[in-house]
Amino acid sequence: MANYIKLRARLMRDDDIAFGPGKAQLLDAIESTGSISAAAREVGMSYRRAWLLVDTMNRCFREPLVHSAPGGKHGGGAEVTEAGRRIRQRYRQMEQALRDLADDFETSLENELN
Amino acid sequence: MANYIKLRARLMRDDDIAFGPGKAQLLDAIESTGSISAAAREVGMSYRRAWLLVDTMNRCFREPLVHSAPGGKHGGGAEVTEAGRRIRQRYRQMEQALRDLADDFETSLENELN
DNA sequence: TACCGCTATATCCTGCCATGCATAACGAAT
DNA sequence: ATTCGTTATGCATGGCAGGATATAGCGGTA
Repeated sequence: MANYIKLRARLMRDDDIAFGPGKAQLLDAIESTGSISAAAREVGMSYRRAWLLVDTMNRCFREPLVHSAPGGKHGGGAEVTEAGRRIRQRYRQMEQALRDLADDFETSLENELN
Repeated sequence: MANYIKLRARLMRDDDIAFGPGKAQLLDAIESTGSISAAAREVGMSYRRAWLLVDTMNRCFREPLVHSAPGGKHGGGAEVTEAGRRIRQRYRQMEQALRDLADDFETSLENELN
């Protein structure tokens, strides 16, 4: 596909991103791996970055989206909370609406583009 | 406003942004000032950046969105073409739809946010 | 008790991108 | 001919976001 609409929806709170595409993806990876560091490896970002994203998320919302505990391979780790799943679901729904909008816009411009 | 949804819609073509919020704003400024450099000053970006944006726009679409000619205060300058106004209008329309979507999403999360 | 892999955090490093500066040519007016 | 404010383009510098690295403490397992 040579040309397409790229949409990104970010939930801003003051100056930091409360939720966005990267955080949604990270949430998925945390859910499937059970740890922040493994999720970071899976997604291909540094642990530092992943931890910062989680921290920002948790600070921006009333309830944390990720619950984490120190400790080794068995015992510690991180999990997505109920609030996390709820918010992610809402985000996914709006993402879908966004894609529909994008398709409309794209077809309305298809004869103008190179 | 402490928390709000920030949406940006970019029309991508390969790896560069054919159209987006910055380019829409720049187009307005070019229309009102009649030159790229004056528009850059008005918007608060460097001339180089403004010129690059215009160049990208013009390369991505069939017809140029901005027509420019060298030469001094009287004679040279830049103007928004008919195609430019057409595309910008389409973009504005979709931006409005985007804002409506954002409002819905925001209210659906208002009790979760800090 | 030793080990492993995780959370959490501070500090340092580096690569990239935008900005700013420099330059050349142009076109109209005076 | 001179001046002014453009377009158009290249180059170098600097700032900063993010990655890499180091360290400390934790919680299970074997």
